[in-house]
Amino acid sequence: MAQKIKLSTIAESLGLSTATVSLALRDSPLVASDTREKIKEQARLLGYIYNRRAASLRTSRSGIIGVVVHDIMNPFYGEILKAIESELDRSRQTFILSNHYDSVEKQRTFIETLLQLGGDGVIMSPAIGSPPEDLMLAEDNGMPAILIARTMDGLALPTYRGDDTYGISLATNHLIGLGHRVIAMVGGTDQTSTGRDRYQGYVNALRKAGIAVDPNLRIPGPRTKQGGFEAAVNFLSLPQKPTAAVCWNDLVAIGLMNGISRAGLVPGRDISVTGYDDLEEASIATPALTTVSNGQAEVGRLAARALLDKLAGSHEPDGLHLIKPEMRIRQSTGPIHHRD
Amino acid sequence: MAQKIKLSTIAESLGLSTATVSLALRDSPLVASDTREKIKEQARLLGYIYNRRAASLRTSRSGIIGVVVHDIMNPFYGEILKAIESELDRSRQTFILSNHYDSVEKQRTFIETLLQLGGDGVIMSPAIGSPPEDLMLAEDNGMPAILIARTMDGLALPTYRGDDTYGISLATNHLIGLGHRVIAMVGGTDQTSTGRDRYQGYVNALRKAGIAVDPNLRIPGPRTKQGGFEAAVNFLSLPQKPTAAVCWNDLVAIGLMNGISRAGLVPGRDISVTGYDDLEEASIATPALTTVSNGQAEVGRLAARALLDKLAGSHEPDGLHLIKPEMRIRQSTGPIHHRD
DNA sequence: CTGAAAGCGCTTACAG
DNA sequence: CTGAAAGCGCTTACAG
Repeated sequence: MAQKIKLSTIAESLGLSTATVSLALRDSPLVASDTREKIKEQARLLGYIYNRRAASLRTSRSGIIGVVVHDIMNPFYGEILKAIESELDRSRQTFILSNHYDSVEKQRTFIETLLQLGGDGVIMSPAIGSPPEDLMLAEDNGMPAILIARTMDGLALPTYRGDDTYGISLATNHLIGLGHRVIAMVGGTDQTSTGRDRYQGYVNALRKAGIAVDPNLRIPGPRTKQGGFEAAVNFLSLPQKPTAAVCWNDLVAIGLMNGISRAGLVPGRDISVTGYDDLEEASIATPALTTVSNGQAEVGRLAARALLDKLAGSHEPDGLHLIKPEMRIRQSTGPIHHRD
Repeated sequence: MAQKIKLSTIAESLGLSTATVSLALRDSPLVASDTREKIKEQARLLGYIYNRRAASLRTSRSGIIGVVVHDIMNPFYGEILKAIESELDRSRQTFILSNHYDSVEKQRTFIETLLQLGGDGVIMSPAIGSPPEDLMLAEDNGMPAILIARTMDGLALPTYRGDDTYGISLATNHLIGLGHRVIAMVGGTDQTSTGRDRYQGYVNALRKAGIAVDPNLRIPGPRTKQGGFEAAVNFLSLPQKPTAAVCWNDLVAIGLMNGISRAGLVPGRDISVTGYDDLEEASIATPALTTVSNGQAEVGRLAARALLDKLAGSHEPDGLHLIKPEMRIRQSTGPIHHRD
C-alpha cells in the first residue's frame, strides 16, 4: 500500500483546492464539467478511497442503518431482513445487523454502538423484557427508530407487524371447519405481544365456535423446529387426544410433523397441523404445510421505507401498521381422523 | 433531545481539559482515580455518547469488522456467522454483515463501503467469479482479509474451510460399504472450489472401489432445499435407477428426501441419502439425515480469531487451513434396497 | 497528574 | 466557477 490518498492529494496533483475536488466528486453542478471529469479520472487513477468517517463527522449523516432482531438465523427474520436489505440497497445505505437473542443487555449495547457510530436510524424487533427507556434511547438521541414483528405497549414508535390475533383465528377456524374439536396450541410464549395475541386469537376462535377452551391443550414454549420436534412427545400423550395442532409458527409445525412421523403417525391424515408465517420452506415440507402468510416481505419493505421517508424529512404517521394475514391451505390439514 | 453532549461539555462542566476527560473515560492510569470517577459520573449524568467517528478519524481504528458471504439466510453460513459473532463480541468489535448472492458487483461495493467506513478487517466467502484484484482491494488498502468456506487459487490470503474432497469421500464410501453401486451426486456447481472438490471426492471414492463413474449420474445445480426438492423428479427418472444419492449439502438432501417422499418412496429405506454440513436441522429431519460434519463453528471461530490476532499485530501464517470433516451416520442411509 | 494545541479528512458557508 | 479557512469531536504528543 502506497501513501494514503486523500482529497488534498488529488487537489494538489491537479493544482486545485480541496473544496473543488470535494464538490466535483459529489457531482455538484457548481463545478465545470471538464474540471469534474478531470478530477474523477484522477481519483480513479490514484485509487482514492472516500473517507466516510471524516465526511460524516462534518455532515452528521453516516449512511448507516442498524437492524436488530432476535435471531437472523431464524428464517422468519431472514425473510424480513432480505426485504429490508433490498430496500436499503436502493438508497445506498449500509446496514449493520445484530441478534439480541432476547438479551436486553445485548440489545442495549447494540443501540449504544449504533449511536456511537452515528447511525442514521434503527429498525428493531424488541427483546423480551425491554425497558421502554432502552427502546427510546435511539429517538432520545436523535436517531429515528422503527419496530417490527413485536409491539411494545405505550411506546409512540411506528410499528409494522402482522395481525396475529386475526391470523391465528384463520388457522383455528380452518381446523374447526374440517370437523376438529380437540385442537391443541403448540409453542409460543406469553412474554411477547405476538405470543399473547396468537393465544388469544386461538381462544377467541374456539369460543366463537362454542368449543370449550381447555388450558391443558396448550403446550407453550417451543419456537423452533427442534422445539416442535421435542414437543411431539407431549402432544401425543395428551389425555384429551387432540386431532389437530395449531402451531406457533412454521418451524414448530415442521418440527412437530417430524416428531409425529417418527411416532408412526401420518401428519395431514392422522393429525392435522397448521403453521404460521408461510416461510419459503412451508410449501416443500412433507406434507406441504397449511399455514398463514404473515407478510415478512411486506413488513421489511414497509419498515425500511418508513425509515427512509423519515430520514428524508417526511413525517410518517406513527403508530401500529398491521399487515393482513391470509390462509394458505396445503396438505398438512384434512378432515378429522379419529386416533384409536 | 437536549444539546449534544461532547467531551468538551463534560470538561467545561467540571473545569477540566478535554485531554483529561478523554483519558479518564478510557481508564487511563494517568488520571487520578477520584478525578476519573468524577468524570465518569458526570458523563453518565449528562448522557454522554462517545463519538466513534471522531475518535476513529484520529486513531484510524474503527472497531468495525466486515463479513460478507453468499447468503446469510442459508443456515450453513448462519452457523459460521454465529461463531464469528460470539468471537468478535468478546473483543467488542462491531460487525457489518452482507450477502453478495454471488454478485461480484455487490461484493465489491461492500468492500469499498467497508474501506470508506475505515473497517479494521474483513472476513469473506468470495463470490463466484471474483476477480483476484477485488479480493485484494482490502489488503491493498491496509485492511486485512480472511477467506472462509471457499478457496481462491493463487491468492495469498489466509483461508479457513472444510476438507471437501475428503469429506465427500467419507459419505460416498459409507454408501459403498452399505452395498450401493449406482450412486448419484445431486447438486453443487463447478463454479466454486467447493463444488469442484466435492465432485472430485465422489469420483475418487467410486474409482477406488472399482465402480465406473457415469457422468449422467450427476445432477448439478441444486444448492437449496427447494432445489433438492425439484431435483427429485430428475433423480427418480434416471434410467440407471440409482439406489442412493450423495447430496451437495444438507439442504439439498432434505429437499430431495421430501421430493422422494412425495413420490411415495421412503428415503432411508428405498433410497439412501447423504447430506453435507451437519446443520442443526439434520438430526431432526425425517428420516434423521446421515451427513458429514463440516466444522462451521470451527471455521467461524478460527477465522475470527485469526483476524483478531492479525489486528493485534501477531502474524498468523497465511495459507489454507483445512478443518477435518467427520461422518455422522443416522437414518437416511441403509443397506441397498432394490426398486422395482 | 493536568492542560494547550495540533491534526485526523472531510464539507460548508463565505469571498471573489 | 474556484479557493481560503473554519470546524465536526475526538486523541496524542508535548509541556509543565
